Amino acid sequence: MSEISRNGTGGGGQPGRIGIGLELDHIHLKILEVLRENGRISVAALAERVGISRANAYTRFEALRADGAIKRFTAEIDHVRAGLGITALIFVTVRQQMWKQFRAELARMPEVEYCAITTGQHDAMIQVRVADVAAVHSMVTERLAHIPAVKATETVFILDEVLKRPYVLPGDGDRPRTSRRPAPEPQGDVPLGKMRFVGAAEGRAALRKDT
Amino acid sequence: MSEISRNGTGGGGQPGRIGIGLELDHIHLKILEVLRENGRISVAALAERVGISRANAYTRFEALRADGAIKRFTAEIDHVRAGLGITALIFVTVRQQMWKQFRAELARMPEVEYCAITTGQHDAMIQVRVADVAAVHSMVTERLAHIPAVKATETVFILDEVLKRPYVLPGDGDRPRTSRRPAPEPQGDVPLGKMRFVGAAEGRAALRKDT
DNA sequence: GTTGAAATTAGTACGAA
DNA sequence: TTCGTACTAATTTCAAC
Repeated sequence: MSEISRNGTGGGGQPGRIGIGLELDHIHLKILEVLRENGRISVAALAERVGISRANAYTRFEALRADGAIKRFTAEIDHVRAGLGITALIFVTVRQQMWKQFRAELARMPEVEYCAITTGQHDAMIQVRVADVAAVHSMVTERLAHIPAVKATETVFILDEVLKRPYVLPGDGDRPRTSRRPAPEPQGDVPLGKMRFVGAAEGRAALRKDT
Repeated sequence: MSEISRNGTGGGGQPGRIGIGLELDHIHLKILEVLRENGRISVAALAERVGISRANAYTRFEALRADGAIKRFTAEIDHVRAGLGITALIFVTVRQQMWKQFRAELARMPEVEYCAITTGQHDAMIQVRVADVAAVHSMVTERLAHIPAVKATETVFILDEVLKRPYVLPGDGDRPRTSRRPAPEPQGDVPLGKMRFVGAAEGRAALRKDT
């Protein structure tokens, strides 16, 4: 249920094109903008805020849902109030060709909220929410360490979540998110040496799908 | 609007206690469980699925909202369909006592979906969604590098998002998420040496609040 | 793509268990 | 507290424009 679609993040992003489904115009984006702020708004109220008719709003709403642009509606819950006050990130190095097993084990860990495969020093990052720090420790040493696919882990704790946007959309803040090549100031006062881009570690190119 | 409440993640988690507001019983949790899967469900249908009366469902629903256990309702959007096919993590080292500035600058970057302050080698992790890899580059070198508070960055790309749960709740999978100390098998076949826990780097204890 | 009216459903209030 | 019912208000659907 929580297994989400492969999003092709590693492939080449085609700037202008919007997936393969319906073309999203600026009204579609505005609908998404309203909906990510208030997922329970009525379609009638949505229509008014977007500036279109009710019927049109229903049509577009359904289209966005059917197309998959809207994946689901969800409630954001306060983890602390829910009793899960500790959040940690665990960076995992996965043994080659054991990704399938790793994924399978992940699905069996309810405390994992998010898992992404990354380039860089580690292979995956998982975010867990638990009640106390001891639970993080037991999770890493008792659960993760028992997975043969896991070669090594590195755990850091989240001290504060500064920002969390429901979902980032293109055009937020009017600024086009494509690379505006202009680059007005070539690179005067920027200590570029301090900026590291970390590519895939070993030969992890073909690993995006399970092996 | 996206500035979320300090969640005290770094403090000591008190296992049994549920915040300071209302006590959440198992019915409250069940409501949250349904709501995080379908944020647009009607309260009538919610009542039925949870097994309580409509009136009761309305009362509890409002209580959860008022208490803050439910922070908001939102739509999950497919970033690829929305034209933001690239996701990256940027690990940032922040100059001491410039957190306030760093936070302020973050709020002005719409491509940032998430930012957390962490222990470990870096001070913060931010997740960005953009249209193409060039946008990541320009974001890091042109925007982040210009912030005096930013000492250094390290960028990795997300190749695939394996798992994304709307929100983790206690009791998911019946397993108590508190540390069950029993530890049946002391530590036989586990290569504990491979498991690293990374604490705060310098004297970053008091940095959870802006300085 | 829009408007308006009918049918359905949601939200509220209140008394009883 | 929780439930059940009746009442009111709103939303969704469907038709014609």
